[in-house]
Amino acid sequence: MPVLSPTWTNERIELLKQHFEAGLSCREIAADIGVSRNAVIGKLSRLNLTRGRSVDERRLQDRNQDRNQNRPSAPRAPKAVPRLQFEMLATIYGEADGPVATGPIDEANRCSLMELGENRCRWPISTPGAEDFCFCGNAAHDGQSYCAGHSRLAYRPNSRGRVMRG
DNA sequence: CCCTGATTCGC
DNA sequence: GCGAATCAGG
Repeated sequence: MPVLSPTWTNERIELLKQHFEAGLSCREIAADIGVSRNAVIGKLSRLNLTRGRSVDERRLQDRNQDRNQNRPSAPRAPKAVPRLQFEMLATIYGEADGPVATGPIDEANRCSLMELGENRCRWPISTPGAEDFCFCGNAAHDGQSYCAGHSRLAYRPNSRGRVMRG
């Protein structure tokens, strides 16, 4: 079927149930299937697959169903999709740029401050003051304070401005 | 403040 | 029936 809008097909519902039972949140399910979070919830509700009838108090609204909220007066033009962990999830899910691939940094060369040499990575491990506080200790390029992996982390071209500049 | 869950209403 | 909007809670 080239065209048509197969809203909720059997497979779609299968995935929905699978992910739902898998313990994934509606946001994840929605992102995975490719629909909106409300769509997933709506379908689940329709299928009576709601995860427990939590908050019965929601019933209370039954009496407060006033339409006094006045909604047509709300110019919600910028319907920006919620952002946050979703970005992280999306990043590690598919559009991985590669920062995660930088992960495998040797932590077998950890050493204390005294053991730190001229060409040793000075990336702090753990929290300063902790018993096991130490440094990366990997081979650092000349002039650099960190090894290749940690240098990349230190020079994250992201966020506002540069972090660790100097 | 943001996010998640569930219900209700319009199409 | 589907999905957005809305409400409610953490």
